[in-house]
Amino acid sequence: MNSQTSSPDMPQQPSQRLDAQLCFALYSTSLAMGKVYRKVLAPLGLTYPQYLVMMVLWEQDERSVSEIGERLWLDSATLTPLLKRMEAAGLVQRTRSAADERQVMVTLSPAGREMQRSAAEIPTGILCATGCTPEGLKALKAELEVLRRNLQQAV
Amino acid sequence: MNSQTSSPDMPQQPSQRLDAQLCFALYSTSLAMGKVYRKVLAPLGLTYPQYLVMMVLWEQDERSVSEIGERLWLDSATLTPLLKRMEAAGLVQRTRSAADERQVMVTLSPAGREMQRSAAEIPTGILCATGCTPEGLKALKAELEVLRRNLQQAV
DNA sequence: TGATATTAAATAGCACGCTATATAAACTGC
DNA sequence: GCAGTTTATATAGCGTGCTATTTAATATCA
Repeated sequence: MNSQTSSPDMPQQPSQRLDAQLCFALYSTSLAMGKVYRKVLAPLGLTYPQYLVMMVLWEQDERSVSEIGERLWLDSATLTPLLKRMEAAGLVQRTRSAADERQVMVTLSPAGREMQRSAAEIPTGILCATGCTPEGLKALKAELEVLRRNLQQAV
Repeated sequence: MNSQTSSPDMPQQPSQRLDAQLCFALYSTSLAMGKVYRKVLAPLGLTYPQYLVMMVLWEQDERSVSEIGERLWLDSATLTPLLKRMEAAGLVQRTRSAADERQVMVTLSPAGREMQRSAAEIPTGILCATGCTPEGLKALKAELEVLRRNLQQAV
């Protein structure tokens, strides 16, 4: 290990440190955010991915699984069981589309629509936990979106 | 829904949009990063969390489970099965500490130590996928670390 | 029109990260 | 010295996100 630091490979070490730390920062911050969301969303009985689905449907009700997936960058392997649990919890309904029977349409139940009201405080709680200003968050968001696009183009 | 946008609650809507998008940016970027790592680490047969453990051990061999956990913000519920799989793969060894038998010490196997060599190219591949400059990454990392600290203090 | 290719969702299997709990060892205070 | 408390790790159970594969429906092409 010490021989590594003094080897001709040393120029790579800073890159190794920096890179590892950046990715780790992303990973660990994401986990930390998840922890906050679990606490804040517990009263609603929602997990964060479920909350995302609800937001997509509140924005526009009745979407196919793949439409939801496109908005959230998730595929049906993740969404199908997730949506099934939400249906079991009485938040949504899943029905085969008559126009194209390969599609399953997801619609909000009355309880799911009503939940938007009690979910109104969620963003404030989260914003509070970030300890950031709206401007700071906006800038960070933009940077993350650039990074995400680059990463998605790399695979 | 339309009644919502024109309601007195409208001041909250921008916050709801911004907040949701920031957290979602973090979440989706983290997923995208994970996908890149899966591809880059596949030749080594490592998952990203396993790679993190290896980096911690390459930095300093022989650590207890909780030491590793402190470095990675992970607890034993996650680490124990993960380390068991790594032991089964011949990368590490796990032994009860004689000094304190509650502790399990994790040490690199010869193969685990040797793997550091072939892992040397990983950071370069990742850096390439981010499409960012080292300076840009450094700034983003710092911002994420501030956010992470704030989030961790909020729960 | 029928065969083939493509698509949407579901399922199988795995790894991970979390909360809750259990077990054994170490620590503390009387 | 002993009972009670705390600590380190392991286990149980759940939800999620991934790759790979399957099933049924739709689209395409000759």
